[in-house]
Amino acid sequence: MLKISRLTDYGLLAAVYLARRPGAVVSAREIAAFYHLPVPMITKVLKTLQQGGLVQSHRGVGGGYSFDGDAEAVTLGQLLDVLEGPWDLVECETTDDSGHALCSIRVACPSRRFMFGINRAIKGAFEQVSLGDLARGALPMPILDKGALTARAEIQ
Amino acid sequence: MLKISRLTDYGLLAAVYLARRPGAVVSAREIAAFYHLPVPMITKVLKTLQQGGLVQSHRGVGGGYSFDGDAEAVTLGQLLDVLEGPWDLVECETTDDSGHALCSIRVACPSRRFMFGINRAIKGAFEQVSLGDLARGALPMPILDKGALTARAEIQ
DNA sequence: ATCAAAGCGGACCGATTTAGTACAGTTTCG
DNA sequence: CGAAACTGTACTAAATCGGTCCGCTTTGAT
Repeated sequence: MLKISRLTDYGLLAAVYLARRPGAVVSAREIAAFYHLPVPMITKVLKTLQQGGLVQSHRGVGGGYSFDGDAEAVTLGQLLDVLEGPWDLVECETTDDSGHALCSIRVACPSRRFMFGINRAIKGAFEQVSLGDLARGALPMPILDKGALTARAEIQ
Repeated sequence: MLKISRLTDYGLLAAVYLARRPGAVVSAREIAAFYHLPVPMITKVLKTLQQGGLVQSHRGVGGGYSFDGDAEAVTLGQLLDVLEGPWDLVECETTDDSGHALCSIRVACPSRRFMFGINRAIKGAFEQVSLGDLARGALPMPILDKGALTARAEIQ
């Protein structure tokens, strides 16, 4: 399926919640309660976000998480990278531990060409939406214009 | 993960193979052999494509599958719809059998707004690539222009 | 008429991923 | 000291995915 995991979705919600109150220290409980989601789930994604350097954690009583950075400087692409890890639409290019390609057909594969183009387009779309956009709710809706870019058709 | 299933990828490969030889009846074995993929996998996706009306099947000796339509009229979006079934980046909007929303927070959910915008953008991208593009290998690489379309930010 | 090639419709299984839970730490404030 | 809160890890149950296998039907050739 072409969808993000629920955990990643939770992570985006948590990030938006924090970004809407910049600098404020908010407990995982509060966020979980707001979205009616199980607390352990929220703590899990907040930890991930913290490890990715996107939010800050504050331990001890009265602790929690906070977003101290610039919401405009954080992109949806960064969030997804941290939450989902590296991903690709197809795995043609991925290699195993020995550096050997997992896909046996490689050069003959017509899928590589265009799938990685689409891949890149989608990642580009994610890079153009900032956390600030998400927090504001009104997002600049990216569209894809086919005609305009036939120029960059020759990727790799 | 944000990726298409391998089966779907096989389906695209098969469709491209057929589209490159319009009208020709090709056996699943031939396609499987060409891509070095297991025959049952290819037959499975070809069946799916046939049920979706995207390719035609020919039974009996000398039978196989063929693509008889106009490759320019078939979009990548259609292919993915048939191969992956209906999909959405997030499942906020999906309802159960009784029409009740699966997502408990719904209106309060900040995710809906932008995720469905992204969703739509990606689907739009898929609609702008035709099977003919795929078959030719040279694809018009769609990009996403943020600035140009703030106008349609207010979706639903 | 018979046989073999080929598609059709399932069922099935093992491996992986996902969603969610649990629990034993550790830090910090009052 | 004790409670609130994050940290880290482990675990299970369910769903999905990739792949295989079977018996059936259609059809062309001998």
